[in-house]
Amino acid sequence: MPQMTIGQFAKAGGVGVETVRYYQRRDLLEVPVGEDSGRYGRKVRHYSESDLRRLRFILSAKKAGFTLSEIKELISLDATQDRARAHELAEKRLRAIDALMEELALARDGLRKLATSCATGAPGPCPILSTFEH
Amino acid sequence: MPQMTIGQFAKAGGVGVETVRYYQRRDLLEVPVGEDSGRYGRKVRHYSESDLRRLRFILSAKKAGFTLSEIKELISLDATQDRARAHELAEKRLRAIDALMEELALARDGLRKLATSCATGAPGPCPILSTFEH
DNA sequence: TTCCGTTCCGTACCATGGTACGGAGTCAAG
DNA sequence: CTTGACTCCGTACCATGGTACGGAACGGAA
Repeated sequence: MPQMTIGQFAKAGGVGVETVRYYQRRDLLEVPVGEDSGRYGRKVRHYSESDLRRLRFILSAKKAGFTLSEIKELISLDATQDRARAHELAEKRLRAIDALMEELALARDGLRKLATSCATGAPGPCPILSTFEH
Repeated sequence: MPQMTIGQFAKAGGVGVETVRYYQRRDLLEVPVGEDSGRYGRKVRHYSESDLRRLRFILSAKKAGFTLSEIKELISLDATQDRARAHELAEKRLRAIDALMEELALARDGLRKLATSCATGAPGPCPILSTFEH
C-alpha cells in the first residue's frame, strides 16, 4: 500500500485520524500535496511509506519520553548537520530515563510489598499509607 | 516542627502552597481545623507530621504512576478493609510499571545509538529518524 | 501600632496531548 | 446516479496536574 488515504495511514500507524491531523498542526508530519480533483480546488491527500516511517518515529520518540516539541526539533535536526544539539537531546533524555528507571524500581518494590500484604485472604493489617516509607 | 503553617508544610514536602491547596480540593489532603482567631471566624490552619506522611505518600504514589484519582481511592481504602481492591490496584500498577520499564529499556538502547552516532566530532551521518527502527 | 510577609479563598488560567463535532465535498460500489 | 463511507477544515472541547492572581484578613517583629 504505497499510497494511503489518511484513514489507512492512521490505521497503519495505530493512531486515530484526528491524531494525524494534530501532528500536522504541530508540524510533526507534513501535509502531503494532494492531486487536484475537486472543482473547488479541494484535494485528497495521500500518504507514503516514508510518511509512515516518520509517524512511527514520532511514536517511538514519544515512548522514549520526548515531548512533541522536542520531537519536532529532532525531526528538523535530521535535516541539518547540528550533531551537537542532537547529541545533547539524546544524552539529556538518557539521563532522564535512567533516573526514571531508578524511581520505578523503588516504586515497584513498594508495590510488591503492598500487593503481598494486601493479598486476598491474608490476615492482619494491609497498610497502604505506609507503603512507600523507607 | 510539630505544627506547621501551610507554607512550612509545603516546603517540608517539597511542593508549592498551591499544590497543597490543589490536593485539598481533590480530597487527597484534609483541610485541618484551625484554631479560631479571626473576628470574622477566619482561622489559620496547622499541619502535623501525620499530614506530612500523607503528603509524602501522595508524592510517592505519583512517582509509582498512580493518578490523583487512584491515590484518592488508595487513601480511602486505607481506612476500609477492602484488601481485594487494594491488591487489584497494586497489581495493575505493577504490571504497568513492568511494561513501561521494558519500553524504556528499548528506548534507552535507541538513545544510546543516537548519542553515539551523533557524538560531537564523529564523522559520517547522524541518522535521527532511523533511531528507533528495529 | 504599624509594617511585611503569610494565609485564606475563589476564580481564572496554563501546558500537554489529544478527541469530538459539524458541514461541505468526494469517491467507489451497487 | 444514488447512497454510504470517508476526507477536509475549522473550531471547540476534554482530562490531567497543576500555577497564578487578587483582595481581605491575620500574625509576629520592631
